[in-house]
Amino acid sequence: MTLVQLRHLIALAETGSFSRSADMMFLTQPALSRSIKALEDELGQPLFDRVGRRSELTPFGREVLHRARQLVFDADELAASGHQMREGRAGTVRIGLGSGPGAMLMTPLLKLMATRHPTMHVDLARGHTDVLVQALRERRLDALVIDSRSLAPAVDLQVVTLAEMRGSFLVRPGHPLTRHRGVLHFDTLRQYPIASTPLSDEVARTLVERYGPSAHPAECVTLRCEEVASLVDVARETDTVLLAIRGAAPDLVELVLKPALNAQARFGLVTLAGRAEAPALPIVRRLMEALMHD
Amino acid sequence: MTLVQLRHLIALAETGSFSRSADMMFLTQPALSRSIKALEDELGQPLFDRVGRRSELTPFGREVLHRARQLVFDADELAASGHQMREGRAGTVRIGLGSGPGAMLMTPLLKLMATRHPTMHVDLARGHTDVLVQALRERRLDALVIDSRSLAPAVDLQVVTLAEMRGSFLVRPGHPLTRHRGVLHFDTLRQYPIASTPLSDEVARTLVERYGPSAHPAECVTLRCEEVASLVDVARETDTVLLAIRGAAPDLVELVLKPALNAQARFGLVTLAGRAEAPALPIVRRLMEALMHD
DNA sequence: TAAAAATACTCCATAGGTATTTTAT
DNA sequence: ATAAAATACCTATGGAGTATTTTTA
Repeated sequence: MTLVQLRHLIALAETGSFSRSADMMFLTQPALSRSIKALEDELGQPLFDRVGRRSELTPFGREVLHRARQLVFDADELAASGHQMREGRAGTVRIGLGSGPGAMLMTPLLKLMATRHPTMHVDLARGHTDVLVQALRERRLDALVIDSRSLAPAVDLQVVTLAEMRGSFLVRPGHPLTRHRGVLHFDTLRQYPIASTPLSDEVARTLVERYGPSAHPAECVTLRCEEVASLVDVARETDTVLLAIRGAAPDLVELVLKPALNAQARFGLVTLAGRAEAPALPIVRRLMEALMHD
Repeated sequence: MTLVQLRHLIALAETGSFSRSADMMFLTQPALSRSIKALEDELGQPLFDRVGRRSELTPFGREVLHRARQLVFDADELAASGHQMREGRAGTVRIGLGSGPGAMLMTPLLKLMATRHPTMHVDLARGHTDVLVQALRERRLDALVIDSRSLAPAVDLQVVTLAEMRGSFLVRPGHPLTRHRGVLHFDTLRQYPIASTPLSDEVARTLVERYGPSAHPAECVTLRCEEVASLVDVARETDTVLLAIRGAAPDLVELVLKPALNAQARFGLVTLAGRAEAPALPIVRRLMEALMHD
């Protein structure tokens, strides 16, 4: 049994005439005749009653036709799925987000996928780098977006930097610290609540280097939450100081400290080296880049 | 894209090795290699990562594999459906029952199909001969079971007699009429309620011929109901006389009238001449014959 | 008698086999 | 160095075309 034979069956059922169906399928009448006969032989029963010059489906033919239509439709869908997936109209992408990128990207990415690619399936997982890397290696994820400095280099991992994100202290416009005269030190900040998402060891180290042991996030951060959007809201409506990536809250004001924070997050897209990437990954990559350059 | 190619994909996904899958499919390794490559070319993306001597599915391959499995499974089901239908394990039969056969056969046939062929679909329609014949001609039914004497002969209809059923007057054992002395006349019967299913004109004519105008069913039948089973129950538990086919109620007693009723129903299976019959029809025919010879 | 389907035959495209090269461990 | 996959080349089966016969309306 061949998909081609099933297509022939469908064509013949539609016209009821071997000659006309053959024309329609760009085939000669004898070829179609033999194709149908072969199918009937294989299925063990006639599909058509040759009643005079017309051919009509037998009851058996009716039942087979129905299933043949479904089968051929599914096959065509499958044949087209390659293009559809590349165009973001079908298929699944499974992305792991590190805590930093997760805080910043999860919600906006979901929103963007929902509006731009409503028919695509997106699986987002959030977790620590090592857990995500393991999932990637076991092919349970297609790609990761993590702070690439939290990643131990490995030959089987391919990392492409998506964006360098500058970390900074942000406050609402009109915040008392924006009116601060002279040099602004870290200790002055600590008079206010400090909010941040969970921070990487890398960032913690930078903070301690710049501002001393009391600047360790475990010590100085008073409001910690995985949802950066919530923290931004809090900073907008209270005197909280938000330690976050600059781009996460464009309407907040950046504080200039002495010494400068000068901390960076390097968001990278991690895939398995030497493996074909998921068809829809270029689309997701483009969306991520667009999100981070705002 | 070919069903064969999809089978190759499935095999390769299972072993992860071209050579071993090729063996499994009774194919040489180069043949499998080319088959997979052709499929990848058509779908526009690699299905497998050739990582050293192992081949692992790409994310795209995973998605295609899933749909390929479904497709191949459906195709195999379809290829097997011919046998399954002939064996009464799948498919649909659509039978029209005339009022006589309907009264006698509908429930027992459904019961028998439910127990003997639980996976088959059965559509039973009940109606008058002309309506059923029209449905048969329009291929909305596969066959009819009707009293063949109610059918005007036609070249496009093929009638096979299933059974000759003797009509008779039946009463419960111990009924007063069973103790009747001497010759039993129809008028004597009329002292009791007379029950029957709706009767054909043919039978009505016979009754009038034998017993006079007052024996016309419209006149003499006091309890009329399409369900013969209900009427049998009534006759069992009351003094009602049941006019029905002898075989419909083996535990009732047949009354011997003068003159004898001598009415027959000729139950026939009607199909369209020159058309292939439904694959499961032989099964249904056999069940019907079994039912009627009890 | 004319139109449509089936049959007989011929041919060729392609799936598959054999031999060999390339690649990766 | 070895085992596996890819490539090159060849073969053959089966699907398709042409010519013809059969069927039926």
